[in-house]
Amino acid sequence: MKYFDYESYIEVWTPVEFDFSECLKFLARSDQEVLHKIDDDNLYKLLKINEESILCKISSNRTFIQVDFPLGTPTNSVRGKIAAYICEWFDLERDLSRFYEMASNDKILQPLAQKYYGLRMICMPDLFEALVWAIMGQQINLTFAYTLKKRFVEHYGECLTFEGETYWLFPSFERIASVNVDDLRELQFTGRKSEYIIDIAKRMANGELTKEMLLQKENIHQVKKLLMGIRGVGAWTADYVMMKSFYDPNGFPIADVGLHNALKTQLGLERKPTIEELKEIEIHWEGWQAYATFYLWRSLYDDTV
DNA sequence: ATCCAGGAACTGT
DNA sequence: ACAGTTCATGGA
Repeated sequence: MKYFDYESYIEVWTPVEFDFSECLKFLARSDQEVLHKIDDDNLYKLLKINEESILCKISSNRTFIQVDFPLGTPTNSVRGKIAAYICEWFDLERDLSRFYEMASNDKILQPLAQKYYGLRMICMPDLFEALVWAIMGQQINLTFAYTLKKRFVEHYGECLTFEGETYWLFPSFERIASVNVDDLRELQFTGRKSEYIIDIAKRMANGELTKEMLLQKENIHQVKKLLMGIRGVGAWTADYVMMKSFYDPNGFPIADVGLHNALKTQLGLERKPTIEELKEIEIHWEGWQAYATFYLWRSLYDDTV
């Protein structure tokens, strides 16, 4: 990670294959999103670092992402952690040149790679957020998933108001560890999902499950295996979390409905592709399945963006 | 109304 | 290992 610290703001270096406005389009995919705000070319996000809430105003000038702090300058070490968060959030460490090289020879990906050039995986550094978001979204349409997330965040997250706008943090596992199934059911979570989420929060709160512990695994397959050992985490959720929180380029939620719909459109099919067909297609994407999936997901929002 | 949605656990074979 | 069933609720 390369960044420059000017105290009152920081600049995080961005690779050539990066287009901030493309990333903003993805971030703007739902008007119900509560974890960030976008106005013009600026992105606002509240972060909690070392027990301190920091409002970040994020913009870009091609070479750098600039982060300003409208509420005041955080300490030196906090600024470093914010730079690290930005780097993970936009997956800035990854060298996309090989992805684009592969995509240029792929019938499905070529047009998408061209259209969304510079779009990077929008990640979720917070493991709890990634797990909960994935579980919330299981087997419901995305609109309703955002409704659930908004209720969840606004009930259990911390917030901060600045110039009439309220900014929210995703609820901590410590907080969720103490809620009851009935509390979440009132927000219209199913009983099952409520149990999964609360159970994960408890396991994270007592130190039984941490991102650090999973990162220490030598083999990334072990991470997926351990994730799937968690109640409520099947193959789809595990792959989603591998993509978004463990930055696994091979993460591929092969049974994902959105992926199927995107491929149906891109291939001009009358029906959705079968799992067998997906296994054939995946071979051509070896090493970049996560990015292929992400770009296909992006294509689903073309009508609305 | 009816189908389905960025699934997973459970049950029976 | 594999297939069918149940869970649950809103969106379109």
